[in-house]
Amino acid sequence: MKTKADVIVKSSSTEERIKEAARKVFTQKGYAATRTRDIAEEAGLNLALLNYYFRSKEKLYDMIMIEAVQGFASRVIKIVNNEYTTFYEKTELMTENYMEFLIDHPGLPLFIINAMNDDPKKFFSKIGFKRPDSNVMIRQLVQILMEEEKKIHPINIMVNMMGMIVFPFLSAPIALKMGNVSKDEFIMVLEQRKKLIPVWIEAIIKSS
Amino acid sequence: MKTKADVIVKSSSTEERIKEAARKVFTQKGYAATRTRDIAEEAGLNLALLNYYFRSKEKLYDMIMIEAVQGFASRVIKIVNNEYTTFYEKTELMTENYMEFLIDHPGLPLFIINAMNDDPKKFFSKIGFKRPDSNVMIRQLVQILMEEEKKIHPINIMVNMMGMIVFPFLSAPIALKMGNVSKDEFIMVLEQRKKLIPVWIEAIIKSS
DNA sequence: GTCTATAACCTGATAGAC
DNA sequence: GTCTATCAGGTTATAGAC
Repeated sequence: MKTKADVIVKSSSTEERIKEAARKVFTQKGYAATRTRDIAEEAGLNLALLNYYFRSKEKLYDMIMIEAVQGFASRVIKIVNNEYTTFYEKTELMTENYMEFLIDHPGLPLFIINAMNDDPKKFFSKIGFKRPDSNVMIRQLVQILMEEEKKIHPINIMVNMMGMIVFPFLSAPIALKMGNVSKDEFIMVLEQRKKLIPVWIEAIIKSS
Repeated sequence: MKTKADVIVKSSSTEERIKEAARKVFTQKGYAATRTRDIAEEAGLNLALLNYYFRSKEKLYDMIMIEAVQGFASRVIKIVNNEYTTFYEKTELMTENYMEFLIDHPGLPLFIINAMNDDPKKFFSKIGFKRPDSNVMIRQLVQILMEEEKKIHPINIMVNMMGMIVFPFLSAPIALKMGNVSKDEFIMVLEQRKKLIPVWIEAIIKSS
């Protein structure tokens, strides 16, 4: 029988310690700039163990990257394909959900964007992404745009929503510098965004 | 006396050919992943020449990076600090100016964002960025927010504007894939954005 | 499973001929 | 200025002892 203590021990097993260190270093420095030695050191282990568990730097990276994307995607899929919420309810759910998540993982957006842009074809194949014919959220958006006789391309709305959520985490250094704000103040700015993004999306649609 | 032909020859001198190749490769793969050999090959030259002209990989990178940022910044500074245009005129000028520029240089945003996030302190010191006490555009924005009694932080407006302009170029692969659009169609989507971003910014301010 | 030592390879930079 | 050849150092991955 497994006790709770066993589970905790298991969850910080050597394998998991390596993955955790890899997540940290890869996210911070990107694939090319991280050395396997950095990861081993960060995990408090020896370099050879890394290859014992994961065979190669690339395989370890792939695993980290795929899990990062799936952690991201799993959140969105449930919200996006729910038939019982409206489009605007979905913007609220996505904003709330992602902003919370990203405040805890501020390096993830750039990590994923780099992985994606580095080699889009490989990226989408690795994460097993299949273009959906359509999803509920986009169908609802198209419906709204049609009813309100807006000619704007739905992509432009979706890009705005994702950008509003994600872009602050990409531009934080310059925003902090230009706005002359502290990190604590920046968190408050983000909290303000969380409430406003759904309002903004609606205003954008109405004004288009 | 220098003829026009001389100038053209001069502008594709060995030094300039190396820089052009470096721009292309660094922008595409980032600092760590590019090998000096890649740049030499791209320039149709051999590796030793690269060190003859630029002494090291890092010095070459710094030069490319600084010029990229300055090409970006020089455009904005003139617009942002003009006392004779309104805030909303500035949003139009910036959108128009940047979108055109980025359609021709779609890889630049990610290149600069990576350089900045990699080591913000070093980045700002290299490009010689000094925090301005304030700039005309932000002063005008603060004025508008005050008059309309909006409590929103001006950074959130500025981040939205920059994000609306830049984010499509970071998320192009996923936008193309999810929206099931071709590259030509995506250009049209961007053209549509160009007209709408200033309208959206105004709508965002009014709704905040 | 974990370690040390080392193999095999790659990369930035330079020496030296032309 | 431009090239080929090469060095010196670093990196991934593995062999082999424990």
